[in-house]
Amino acid sequence: MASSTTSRRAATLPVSFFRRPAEVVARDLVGTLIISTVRGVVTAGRIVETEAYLGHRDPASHAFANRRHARNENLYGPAGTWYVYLSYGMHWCANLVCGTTPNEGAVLLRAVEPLDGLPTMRRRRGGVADRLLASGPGRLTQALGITLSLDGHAMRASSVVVQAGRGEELDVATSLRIGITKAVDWPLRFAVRGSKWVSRTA
DNA sequence: GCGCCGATTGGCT
DNA sequence: GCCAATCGGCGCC
Repeated sequence: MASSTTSRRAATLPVSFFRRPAEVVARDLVGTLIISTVRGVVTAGRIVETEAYLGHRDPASHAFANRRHARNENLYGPAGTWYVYLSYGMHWCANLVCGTTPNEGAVLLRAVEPLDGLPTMRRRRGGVADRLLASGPGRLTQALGITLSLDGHAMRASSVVVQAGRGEELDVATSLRIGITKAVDWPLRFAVRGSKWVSRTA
């Protein structure tokens, strides 16, 4: 069972939350809670940074122009599907599929503020400073124990769920996406302004 | 088949 | 700030 901070109420986000444009979902995911349960071990935190990718119309998307491959197959799945891929041959990155048509878009999770299971996260991350536990797309998957085994699963029925936040006022800043070389001027990155848990300031 | 590049990270200069 | 690690996709021969 979940402990302390995140347990209150299990308001897992409905599929309808994801049946909207990726940039809208990306903005609204900031402030929500992500809870991972791996072999009974719970780690959780608050999503503080995301990026939207606009599917077949986005040159930076893995499925631009509807190029279809084994790796990106799940970008064509229904809203609320996990899309997990290997970045630079060594880091897992986690996305949630959005929209109402195949390959319409997805949201990359870029940073999480750790709330529960800190000892587990520290062990998985090799004892780095807490600020670096989940402040990056590759770091947060490692801290939460996310791997390719999550790829293609429906979020609501998977080992990693996203719940509604606490409804508090959040100052969400919009900025340019990070680490890409195509469509670099599209303002599709969303982050809690001033948060020390985001991947970097830009 | 071969070489280059990437939605990254961490270690070193 | 620079660069290696590591591997699937892609372009090109």
